[in-house]
Amino acid sequence: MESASTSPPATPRARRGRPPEKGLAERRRRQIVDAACVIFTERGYEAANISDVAKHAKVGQGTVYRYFDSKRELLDHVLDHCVERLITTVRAAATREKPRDAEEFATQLRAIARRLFTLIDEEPDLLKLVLVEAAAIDAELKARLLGLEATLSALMASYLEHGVRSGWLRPNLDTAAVAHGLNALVVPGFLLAMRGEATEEKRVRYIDTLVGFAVHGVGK
Amino acid sequence: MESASTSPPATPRARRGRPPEKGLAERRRRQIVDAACVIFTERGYEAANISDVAKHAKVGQGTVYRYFDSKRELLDHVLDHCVERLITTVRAAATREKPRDAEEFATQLRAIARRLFTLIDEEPDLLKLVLVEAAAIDAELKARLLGLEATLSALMASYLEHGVRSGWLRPNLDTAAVAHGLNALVVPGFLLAMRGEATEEKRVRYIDTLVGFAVHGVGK
Amino acid sequence: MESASTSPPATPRARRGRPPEKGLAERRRRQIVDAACVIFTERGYEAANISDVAKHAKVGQGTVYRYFDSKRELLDHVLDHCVERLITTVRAAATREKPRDAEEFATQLRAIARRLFTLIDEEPDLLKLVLVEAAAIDAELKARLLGLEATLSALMASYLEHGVRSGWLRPNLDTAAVAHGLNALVVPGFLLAMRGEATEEKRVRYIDTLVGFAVHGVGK
Amino acid sequence: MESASTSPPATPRARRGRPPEKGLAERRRRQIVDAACVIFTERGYEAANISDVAKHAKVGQGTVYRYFDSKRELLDHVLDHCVERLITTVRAAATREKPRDAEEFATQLRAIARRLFTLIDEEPDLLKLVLVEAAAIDAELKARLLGLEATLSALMASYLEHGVRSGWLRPNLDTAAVAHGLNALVVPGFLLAMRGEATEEKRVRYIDTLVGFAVHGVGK
DNA sequence: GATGAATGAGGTTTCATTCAT
DNA sequence: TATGAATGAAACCTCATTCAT
Repeated sequence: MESASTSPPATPRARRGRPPEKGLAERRRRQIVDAACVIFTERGYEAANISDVAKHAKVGQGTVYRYFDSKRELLDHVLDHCVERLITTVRAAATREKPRDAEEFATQLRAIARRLFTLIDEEPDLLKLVLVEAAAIDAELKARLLGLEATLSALMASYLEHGVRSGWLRPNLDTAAVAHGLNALVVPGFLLAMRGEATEEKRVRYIDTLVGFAVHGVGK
Repeated sequence: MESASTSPPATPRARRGRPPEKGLAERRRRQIVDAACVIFTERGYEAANISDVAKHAKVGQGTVYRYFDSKRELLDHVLDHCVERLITTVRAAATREKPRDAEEFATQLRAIARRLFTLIDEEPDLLKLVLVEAAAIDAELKARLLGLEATLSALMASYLEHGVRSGWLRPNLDTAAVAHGLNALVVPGFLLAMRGEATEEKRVRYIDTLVGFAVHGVGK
Repeated sequence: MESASTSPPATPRARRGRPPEKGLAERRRRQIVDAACVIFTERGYEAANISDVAKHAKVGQGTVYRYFDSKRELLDHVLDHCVERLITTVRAAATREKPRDAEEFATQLRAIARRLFTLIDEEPDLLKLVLVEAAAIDAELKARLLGLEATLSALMASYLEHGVRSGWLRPNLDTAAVAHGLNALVVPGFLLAMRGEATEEKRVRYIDTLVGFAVHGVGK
Repeated sequence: MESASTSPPATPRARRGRPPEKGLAERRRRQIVDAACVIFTERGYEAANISDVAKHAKVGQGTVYRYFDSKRELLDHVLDHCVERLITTVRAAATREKPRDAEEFATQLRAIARRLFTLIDEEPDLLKLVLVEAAAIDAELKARLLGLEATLSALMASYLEHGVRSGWLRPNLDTAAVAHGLNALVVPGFLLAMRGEATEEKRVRYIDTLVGFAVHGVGK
């Protein structure tokens, strides 16, 4: 209304009042997601309550609901956060150039495994939340996690196919099935961490053994 | 409970009518556990409520509490029941005589897998309850399920050791680690069932592929 | 199962446990509806809270929800209760034989009005709940109350039609419209009660005046 | 932000820019009341929330509280606004010279009714807010609305008294009571609009009938 | 003056558990 | 012994109001 016609076009409508501090929203969301990570992880999603999440994030309960529509939506974001970490971890170890022979393949598997297990060791409960608990919440989350597994297996399968084409893997290999199997081999490592028995030494031995198992299993 | 059955007839308030049929208590417990199995499995433990369990068992809510101290204890018994089924299934396929060579070993693995996958196909939700959901309830259950895995792995490890001693497996095989890995290979089959994509054909192919993978992986 | 074959056929399945005291449910519902009547009436529906209803009914909050699915459903039953009273009151004064002339008609109108105003005097807040507040809750209730008015107007219209046919009312009378108008004449009586100014004398005078007005109009 | 390009350099902290336009406050209040009218009317007072009022008024929530102490006070002003409209409407049709005979009186009643019903048709929800909902908020508002009715009835009564004095109305007419009754005759028109069944034709017929009824009664 | 982020009291509703009969 | 009525703690979520900027 009172905008002078000569005002620069950069500010079409002068913002009055306290300028909405940029990035604050994102910071708060992070703060709350982080807290929710801890609480959900400690007590499990169902047993956790928003009031404790808020307390841990040092905000009021109402604030949680300013940023997330519901407890369920908050879980979505917590999982996003965790899955992202998981994917990043795997990608970081995997996206180098493709292996040229079985030996390089084994090396790469070992590298991926090592990263993964580091993550598992660091935050077993977080992964428990993602991998174990989430699937029990509702059908949508179950689907999401199955999708995650499918993605990872597809990634693995593409490696195997490359190996088959390159000739250093058995030509008749059912790459899809074996990919699922290979991925499943991280499960015992995960269980080890959940048992709290994981030591550096055990982990390394476990990786070496299972990578050996995997590679000679698919070997020509 | 501590009423001796040999008590003298002098008691003026003698039990009238049919004596409290001994098996009745056990029957009631079974009846309730069965109902709880169905309800917990359908809705998940947290979302399930005792009232529906009672309704499904065709008893009053109070009756549930005559036989089980709490919802949590009822879950314990449900899991007992399920785990027993699981173990029985595996045992049934595994307790024949020990394999004499790699070929027999593979055959036996295939047999176990087939039984297991039949179970998975029949009741994926039940296994989801045991394997996925239960671990999220509390620490004690987590421990129990880890123990289950340990048991199964120990069983598998003993087979592998036998194989090593018999000479049809690599002498330096880390049997413990590989046992965990082998067991983990059922996971993708489980996921297949959870996806609802499991067909007879897919299952068979998956088993053959992974047993092949497993056997040649550990082969000499 | 354990039903003796000689037992009378009246009890097809022996009820065990505490026999569900017949009529208790209905008694409790009444008890809670009565309390809700008081509380809703005192504070208004939105401002009232279930906890106070429960307290006033001397039951736990949970008990309220054993008998009614929601606060809204409880309101439905409260209104049922009130509307029933209203209808009964009107019917009781109206269902005598049909009037034979304008004088009898006026007498009957006066009788209905007197009963109605007694009800209004006794429980103005209750009627306020029904007539004023309920319409503001949601569309469904609005419709219900409009329906109530329609019913009462139809009843009145049938009287008027009878009068037209009998010849003691103007032949070209728009009975439907006038019926609505006649019914609306109770509104000021209601407002009088809401003002708390209603006295026996005022009421009687008001009735006489308005019935006169209705029958003869304001004309000379 | 607040850098006015035309401010004199002399006063270090002088009011810069346009002096706080006197009418601004009043404009803001109007803007907010208008928005509140819409929102309260659409959703009802209790269900409406300040945040939506602010959004609709295109101001921040805080701004609403700069101009009104509370949601309740805002309602007060909304009602002022609505009542004013109502009174204006009635006045506009009524303030001509006083009727000289019954016929002129009927004509004037018809004119008032027609205006009123136009208002009702245009904004039934707004009137519902004023007439139905507001009375349910608290005792003070109830009193205010009863006062409104009293005012309108007094106005009507003065007309009737004039008629009595002029001799074109019955000499013994209880003008106060009849005035209330006459005013109440708009209620069915209001209900018609709330039913959503109001058509131009129905309305006109209804007015003619009821004015006839009012003037001549139902008698022959 | 204007803003919108922050808050926490309080609402409805669920359900494991108890207990009189 | 079996029952289901009763309970109340606790959960999620909303929103009027405050206040730093």
